Amino acid sequence: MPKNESPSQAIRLNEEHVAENMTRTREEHATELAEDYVEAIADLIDEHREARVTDLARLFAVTPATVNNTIARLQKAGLVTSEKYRSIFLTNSGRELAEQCKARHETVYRFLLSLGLTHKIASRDTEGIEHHCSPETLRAFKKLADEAGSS
Amino acid sequence: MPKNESPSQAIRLNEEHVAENMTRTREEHATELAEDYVEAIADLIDEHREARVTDLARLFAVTPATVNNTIARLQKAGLVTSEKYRSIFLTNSGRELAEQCKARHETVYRFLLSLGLTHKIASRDTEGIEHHCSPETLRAFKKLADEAGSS
DNA sequence: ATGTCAAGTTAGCATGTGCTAAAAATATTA
DNA sequence: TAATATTTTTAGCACATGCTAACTTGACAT
Repeated sequence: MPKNESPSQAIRLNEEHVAENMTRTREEHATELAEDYVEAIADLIDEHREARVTDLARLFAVTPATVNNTIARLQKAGLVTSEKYRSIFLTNSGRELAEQCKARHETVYRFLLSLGLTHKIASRDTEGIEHHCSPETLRAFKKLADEAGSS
Repeated sequence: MPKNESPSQAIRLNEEHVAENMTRTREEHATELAEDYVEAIADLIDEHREARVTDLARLFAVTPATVNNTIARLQKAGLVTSEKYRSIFLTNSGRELAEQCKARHETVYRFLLSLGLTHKIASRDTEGIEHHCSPETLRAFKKLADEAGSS
């Protein structure tokens, strides 16, 4: 094992940004679930005027207890309102977030379709990818998807 | 609020696969960190013959205590070997995983570059996206990146 | 050889995200 | 209305991922 040269130097050369990228990824994780929830709640409200614990539990394949738990956090974050035994609604802030997420989801999905992927694969991968696209990447995706769509 | 029509029906129509996609995303999360670790360990070993707790801590911007904690899990998962006060090495299984991850990372990165994104943006978004690409999507990315590269 | 400093470990804690089982509230139906 | 079924909530648990503070070990320089 080399003793005289500091490993940190060599690392910095190639991976200067790894640390901050990791930090960002961690932060994104914390908001992913919130984004999925507000998006789902917005969809449910569109379709049924209300979003219930059971609906969300089914949608996310978790137990109602888990939904409750998460909703409590979202409420603390100011994204939803919820009263005991009542259905869940979005705050203005939550509605705004939901709209952004919906647009972003749409862009990623259309982009993946434009690469020739099936609906199923595109839909699946969108779910994972959408939370990690910078505005720049989204713009590139949108451009490509639009071009493919109009041809 | 509508009482007679079951929400679950309407949901199923549009979002049949949401639940399983969510489940998959959750599962992917559980393996993301493991993948990042084995990849980083492989890189460190390539460069310095060994991977130390401190190196990983710096790379991931976490404390050495956290690295220790994580390494214990990776060891239980059979991906690394580690003895007290010694540096960390990969098992065969870990090495294999690292190679797959490296290849996947490379593909996503080259693909994003081929869209005209800067090194910085591409590198950043790769970190988030790479863990969520199906083999099909990766194949599409690779094809596009290769085409762009050879033109 | 020993004293100092860096590296690694451990214990104890917090938060997010999941679960089950049991209790409470609400809705449905007889 | 009363019985039953469904929905929601609560309490208590587990695990992953992070932290700090205190301790131990190892490496190096004098």
